[in-house]
Order: sequence, then structure tokens, then C-alpha cells
Amino acid sequence: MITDEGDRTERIRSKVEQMGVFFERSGFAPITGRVFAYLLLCDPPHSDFFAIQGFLRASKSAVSNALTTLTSEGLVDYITFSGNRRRYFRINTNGWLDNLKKRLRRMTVLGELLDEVLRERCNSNCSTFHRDLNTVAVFQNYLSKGIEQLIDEWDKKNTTN
Amino acid sequence: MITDEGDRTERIRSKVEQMGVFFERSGFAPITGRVFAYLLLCDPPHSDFFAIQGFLRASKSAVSNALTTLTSEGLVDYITFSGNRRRYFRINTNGWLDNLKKRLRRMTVLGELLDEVLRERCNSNCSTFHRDLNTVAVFQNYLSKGIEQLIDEWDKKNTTN
DNA sequence: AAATTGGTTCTGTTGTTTCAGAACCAAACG
DNA sequence: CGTTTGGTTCTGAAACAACAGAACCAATTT
Repeated sequence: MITDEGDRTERIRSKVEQMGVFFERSGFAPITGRVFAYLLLCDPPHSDFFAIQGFLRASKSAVSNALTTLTSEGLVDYITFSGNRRRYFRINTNGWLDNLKKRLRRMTVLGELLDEVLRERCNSNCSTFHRDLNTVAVFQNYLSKGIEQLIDEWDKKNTTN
Repeated sequence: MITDEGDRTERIRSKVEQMGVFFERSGFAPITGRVFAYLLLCDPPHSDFFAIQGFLRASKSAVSNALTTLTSEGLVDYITFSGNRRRYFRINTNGWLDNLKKRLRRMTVLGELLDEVLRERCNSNCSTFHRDLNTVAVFQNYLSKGIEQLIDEWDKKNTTN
């Protein structure tokens, strides 16, 4: 039935907007977030350029740039079918996982930065602050290590031997 | 010696810029990041409005707005001294810790979002993708839980009984 | 009460980001 | 060869964010 199909499309459309905002907040341009959200929700889970463009009602350049960034981040890739020049873009779940891990591992930076601060401050006589900063540094280190361990454990469980 | 003092100031200045970029990348305006970095490095570790303004060579409004955002995020607070109208701004280490925890806990959002996607896709017949997405969701959930546990453990160790 | 101090808030400029539209280009097709 | 297809890259407009400068305001000080 056509109305049911339309209902679904409208539901997807609103979900895409909602999720798009989320991905936007993790550093992407609005349209980039929406492309990612659409690829998560479209059925089948791969979509050609013009389907994306049509669904999002955006310009070719906007869609092209969004796909380029998502691809270069490893979040999206594409498949092709013989006798068909189109690329069918889709979520790259492995790349996404790697990306998530990479972002988590980047947490160590704050720890390093804090160590530098502590080194700079070490001959200041303001020991209370030094101790408090140290607490933050220790927390940060504790968490980085813990997260690293969680990731390693997960990897161990999920390697195909 | 004056040159040594100047050297230190220049070293701090360059560290402030470098760290400022880091904090900027976690979502703050450039000047906001630099204010935070300066408060981490200045000695004593509290500084009045005009010292901050002078060091960063920025406008009053910029400094004021930066301090407002940092304060409202709980990352900075201030102390006062009797007979002195000025506020002395400083890093709020406890607030900072809370803020870090809060940000880490916000990781659950992606998991919830993915659950929603999976629910939407459940009657699609594309099981491979469904399984792959599920892996991401499980990973995300596993990590959220793990991090939550790490934080709880840390809190337990660091509560003053 | 007038002036100073320690900021805050408003206004406008400048720089940056996001995107649409058009030009472009390489591969495939006729 | 010229044309279509599936995009990519360039150009410019509009919206937005960051900030300087000035006006402002509530306490204090004179």
C-alpha cells in the first residue's frame, strides 16, 4: 500500500534528522551526519549516489563531499555490481569499529598534556593545586589504561582464529 | 633575573597556545581553551580578570564570555580575598573530574541510538548487515558498561569516608 | 553624589563553515 | 567521434561563530 510506504519513509526521514544531529555533534557537518544516518536506516543497506541525494534533497556537491569525508574516515565504503557504473555506498561496520576505538584511544592525549603541566609546575610551591591536578592526571591515566584493556579484551574475544 | 622571567613567560605562552588548541578541539572557542590552559599553568594557580586579559591580549568581552562558559561547565570557579573586589579565577579540579565523567557517561547515547536502528531494521531481510550492526551495538554497550564500572571503582576508592 | 573599579552585555566586523549551482572530467556507450 | 552517466571540483552566497570595542551597570570609594 502506498500510504504505508509513505509512512515508513516519513518515519525514516524524521529518524535521519534526529540521528543526524547526534553525528553532527560528534564533529561532522550536518549533511555528513544525515548521510551516515540514512545509510544506517535505508533498506537495502546500500544506496547509490542519487538515491541519497534524492532522499536528503541536497545538492550533488554536498552529498559528494559528505561521502568523501565519511569514506576517508573509514566509516563508509561502497560496492559495485558488474554492468553498472554506479557505486553503492554503505556503512563500513569494521571501519566504524576501528574509528570508535581510535577515538577512545585518543584519550591518552589529555593525560600526557597534564603530565606536561605537572612537570612545568613542579617547582611551584603551591602543593595543594599540584596534588589536585595530579588526581585528575591519575584519573585520566587510570581510565586510558582501563579502556585500552577493555578494547584489548574485546579484540581477543572477537578475533577469528 | 628579568630575562629568565621573560623566558618562562614565553615558554608558558607557547604552552598555552599549544594546549589551547587541544581544548578547542574538545568543543570550546579558541579563547576559552586558552583561558583554561592559562589557568592550568599560571603561578599562583589563580588569576584575576585583568591578568588573564593581559596575558592573552584579548578583549574584556572575550575573556568574560570564556570565563562564563568555563564556570557554567564547572571547570573553573573563583575565590575572593577580603578587602579586594576582584575575583581570582582558578581551575576547579573537582568540577573538571565531574565533567570528564559526565562526558564519558554520555557514550551510552550511541548505544541507544543503535538499538533504535536495529529495532527499525528488524523486519528487513538483510541479516548480514543486521548482525554487523549488532556487533557495533554490543561493542558500544560493552564499553559503556565497562567505563561506568571503571568510574564507579575509582569513586569507591576515592570517597573520603 | 561623583568617580572609580570590576566586570557584563550589546553591537558590529571579520573569519569560517556549509552548502547550492555550475563547470568540469573520466569512463562507457552509441 | 559525440553523448550520456556518475560523479568531483570550483565558485560564490548565506549563515554562523569568534571576537573587539563601546556602552552599560552595580558596588565601592572618595
